[in-house]
Amino acid sequence: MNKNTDNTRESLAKPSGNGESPSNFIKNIIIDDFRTNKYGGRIHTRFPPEPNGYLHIGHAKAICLDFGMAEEFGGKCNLRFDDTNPMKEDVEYIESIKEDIHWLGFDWEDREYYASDYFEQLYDYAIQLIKDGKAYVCDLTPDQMREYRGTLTQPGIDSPFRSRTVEENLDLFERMRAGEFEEGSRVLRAKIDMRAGNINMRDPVIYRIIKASHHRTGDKWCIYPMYDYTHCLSDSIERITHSLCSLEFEDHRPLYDWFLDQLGVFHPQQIEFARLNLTYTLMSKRKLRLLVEEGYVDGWDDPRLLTLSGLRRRGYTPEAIREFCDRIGVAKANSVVDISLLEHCLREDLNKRASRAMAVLNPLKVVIDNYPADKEEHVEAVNNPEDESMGTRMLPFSNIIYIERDDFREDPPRKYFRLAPGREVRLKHAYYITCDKFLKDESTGEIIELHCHYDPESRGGWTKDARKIQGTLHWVSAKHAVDAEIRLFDHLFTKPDPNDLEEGQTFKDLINTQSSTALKKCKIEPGLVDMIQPVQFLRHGYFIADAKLSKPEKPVFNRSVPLRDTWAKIEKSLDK
RNA sequence: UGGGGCGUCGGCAAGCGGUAAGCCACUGGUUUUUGGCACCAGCAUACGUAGGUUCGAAUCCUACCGCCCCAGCCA
Repeated sequence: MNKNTDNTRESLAKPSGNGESPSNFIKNIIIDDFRTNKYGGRIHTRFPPEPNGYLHIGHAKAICLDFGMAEEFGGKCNLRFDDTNPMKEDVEYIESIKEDIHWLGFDWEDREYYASDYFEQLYDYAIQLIKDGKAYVCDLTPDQMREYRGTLTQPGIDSPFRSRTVEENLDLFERMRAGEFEEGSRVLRAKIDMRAGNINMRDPVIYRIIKASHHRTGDKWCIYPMYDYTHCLSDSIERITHSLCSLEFEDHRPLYDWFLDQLGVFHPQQIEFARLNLTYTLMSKRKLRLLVEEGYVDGWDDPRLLTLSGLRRRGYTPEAIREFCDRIGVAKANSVVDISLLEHCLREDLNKRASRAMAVLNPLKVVIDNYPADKEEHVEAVNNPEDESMGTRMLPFSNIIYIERDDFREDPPRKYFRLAPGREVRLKHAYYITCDKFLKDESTGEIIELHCHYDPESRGGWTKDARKIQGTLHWVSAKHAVDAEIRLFDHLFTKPDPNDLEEGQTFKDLINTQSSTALKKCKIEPGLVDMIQPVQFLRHGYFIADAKLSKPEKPVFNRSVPLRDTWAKIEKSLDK
């Protein structure tokens, strides 16, 4: 069977099951459009960000959908910047947006467009509307316009300027462009219906005067088209077939249809879907910017932020994010996805790829009394038990090592099978040790150091008698260890829904002040040369060297996500 | 009280008239030189509610209830 010649109908009729993305209502529409040959077998989408902020995980959902659908059905996806408001936009954002999309693994090839590229065409369309008596220049102030607009339940009232002649409108609009009028003094409005139930249809503004220079068109224009007008026509100009957007634009669709129909131009199909929400975080661009600008976080790429640059710095992989976007699905119901699904996708990806290493975050000194002080040897350690091809490495061992403070208890609770007085444990890849005594600062209760003896017959971590050792600890040799800083992160907000506020609260009151912890006295195994790659610190989690702070002489690691911790659960249930 | 949407397991979400997929979370268990991973098992007699049509309804009809969005010269 030749799969390639057969894939128009049969395989398209099967939404899922080919190892491709799961079924969703948009995909079903597209399949149906192919079946009815709605656009001549063509699919063309676009991702249309406004360059006024950094992309976040919610945008990733849209990107995966826009680029993903095009890719899956053999079409194209444009990148188009919706840059119609020079007051809010900046080239800084354009660069970051392009970087993030590429990082996710999508490519718009040579189709990098800007709504501002269409300003001249858009102006001509406006002239056409005026000539057809479908648009007029209005001198109402913003306040007056609000009054005339009516309310949700009361119809609006016609503007006194609504009946200007075509000639007068043409003259005024041309003079608006020429810069004759003050900013905000006049607008061009569509002449639709001030009594419409849909407020978007009550003679919406389509052009306003803004005397600001634009990041691409400079000072060429002092009138700028509004988003509603620009967006649908830009889609039309680019011959977009499926214009995917979020739910709040659903009641703008009749307005888009109106513009398109009045002008008699190509008519894309808009389909709306629900935005992504995640527990313990915020997605609003406005609030994200506030967190950045007021210094609650360390820039747009703060590892606690779910911006794509933040996730990247945190150690998230594009693969994990795309897998996540596949699994959350696409629908019209507002919903909040559990952040643990995102974390799961990262663990799943990194488990296969990250090399293993040992790091002690809170070191406790252990002296192995029967191991010669002048001796050192190397033990072999596998780099990834999930992938033999990743090989092994040699780890130095000596009589003084560090283990995790939490791996020793003076009075071990039930089911605790780590180190305690008289207990034997395995040092991963090395030897069995038994705790003989411990030194304690009686005033603070702090354990100073442990004294143990090792079993020389247990080299490599096993013995001939095959005795059962339940606990396996990670460790580093004191004299070989490298000092490092390790940063741990937690949710940025204390409540699953940071928008769920009590009387007098703002979302800032819900910021988790414990969301970032820097451990500065960590000990990591030597030879972690390839610090660009994600690493699993055994029994801790997945980490990545911080792209900004880490130096070869002073490594800084970010914890991307902790490992599942069954013991923590057991211990918690023991408390009750 | 106008207009536009949405309601399927704790959280996402398939399903499109033939008798409730999957994933996350959670709970047991097996395995284990990571209390990780993997594996096995459990987890909606039920689809907002109430009626109706039908041999048969989450899917069709009617009414009701609940939630979300819209009154920027923002996008």
